[in-house]
Amino acid sequence: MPERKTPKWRQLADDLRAKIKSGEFAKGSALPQIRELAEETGWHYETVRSAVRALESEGLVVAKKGKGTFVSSILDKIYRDSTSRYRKSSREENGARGAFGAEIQRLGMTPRSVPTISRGPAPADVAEILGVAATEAVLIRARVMYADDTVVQLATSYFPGDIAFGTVLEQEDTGTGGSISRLAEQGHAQVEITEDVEVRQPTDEEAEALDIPSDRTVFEITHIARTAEGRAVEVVRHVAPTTLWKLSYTWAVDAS
Amino acid sequence: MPERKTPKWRQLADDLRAKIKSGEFAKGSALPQIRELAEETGWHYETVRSAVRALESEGLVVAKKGKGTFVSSILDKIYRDSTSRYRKSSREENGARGAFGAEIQRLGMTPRSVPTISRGPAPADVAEILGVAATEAVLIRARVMYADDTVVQLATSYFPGDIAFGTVLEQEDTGTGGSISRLAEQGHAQVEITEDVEVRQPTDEEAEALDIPSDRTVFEITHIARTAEGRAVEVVRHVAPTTLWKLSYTWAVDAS
DNA sequence: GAGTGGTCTAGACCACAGA
DNA sequence: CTGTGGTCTAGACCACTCG
Repeated sequence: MPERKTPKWRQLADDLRAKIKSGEFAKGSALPQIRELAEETGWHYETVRSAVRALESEGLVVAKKGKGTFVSSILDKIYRDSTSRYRKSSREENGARGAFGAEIQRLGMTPRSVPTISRGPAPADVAEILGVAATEAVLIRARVMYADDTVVQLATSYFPGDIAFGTVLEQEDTGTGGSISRLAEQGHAQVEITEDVEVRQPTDEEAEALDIPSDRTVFEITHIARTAEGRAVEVVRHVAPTTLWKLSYTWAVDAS
Repeated sequence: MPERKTPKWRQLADDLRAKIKSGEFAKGSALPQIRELAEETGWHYETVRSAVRALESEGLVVAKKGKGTFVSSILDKIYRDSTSRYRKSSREENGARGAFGAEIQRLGMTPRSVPTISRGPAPADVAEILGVAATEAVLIRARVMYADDTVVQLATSYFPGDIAFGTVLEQEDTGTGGSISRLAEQGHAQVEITEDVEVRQPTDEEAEALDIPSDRTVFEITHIARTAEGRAVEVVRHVAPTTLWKLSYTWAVDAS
């Protein structure tokens, strides 16, 4: 039987992982410094660093230059039920915090969302979905979403200008039921949702905003809401670390 | 303005990535050897190796001990429309190859599936979904799925023994429309599907079967099919490299 | 300036594949 | 046996944070 030898860096990674999962190294706390671990184990700095890098790409720790290596504050996954979160009842619960609020509160954490509203062109692929020119200005609601003080998701909504400019959608608070209810009131009720899910590496800006190393992977979820006429009235681009989320979709089978 | 310095390994990675995407290094071909690149650039072996490791975790190349470093044979993403692939029309097209076949053919590649059929206990969480004891034997159809000669997915279906043992589901070929049609004929029509999507690192066995380095990430899709009575009659566990797939879900919005 | 993680070089040796 | 990628050590220096 070919019993292969476990590299030192893997042994150390296994050891540290166990201590993190057992709680010996608490969430958010600092790991021993690399040079300290090197001295303890009697191994070289680079060997220890390989172990830390492995844990980093697993999402268990984040190393910060000049400061130290820290255990991630969220080790569980946030459950996002994509189908039910767009139901009216979900959107109106939790004091108008909606589905995102419920998802975070389920972890015993406090949700927070920081919106930035602007007008400008959408990314080319989004513009195409919305059926507008790539240069045409649309309404952009960019939200940075937190669980306690951890950024867990970047969500940017794009609305065609002709139905969104000058409406309450340009206010920070869109009221009970959010943008979906406001659009419905104006005759743009959403009846069908499509979500495309990809996994990729974050851009440098995203990595910084999400406070993750740039070799970690993120979900890129492109959420498209259409009216009965088939018009896309809202596109949301979600970017979120894959280590933090699990997604769930439910649909009825079409017999045809 | 803080303009930070680009590390050498990143410069090299950028350079190699460009050459791969332009086709200068063809799909499936060998990259120059690490020591060769080191000599060309005048940089140290470890520096070059860092660049290769970066490309590896991006899914562009796979390094094989003792053989060389090879450009991945599939650089595009395979599109999996999770909603339409379970429609009868999709399942019956392509000479009974079904949705998977269509997905692969869209890339101009040839689909192939190697099934292994057995009876045994399901993983604990799957057993719970199926409503059977963790020790109880179920029907297991494990499929290794290829595009040309590349393994692109491992899909393992679990069926409760009381409805699957002794039926055509224990044969390699389940006929036109596949297991879904066979179950429907026996009064177990599937009317609702749930898929849970997580991203994780592969086990050592999965990494080997999928021919990917163990620090690459994979989708773990748990597909649950239920009858009108709410009984789960089939659970499929998909494991597939995140670099190879994009997923799409479509559903009708429930107004309530 | 002291302390932290990150990069880089030099060079040795190990593990695996294949002729 | 040779060639490939992988691991490891020794030690220097860089980049960033914070007092």
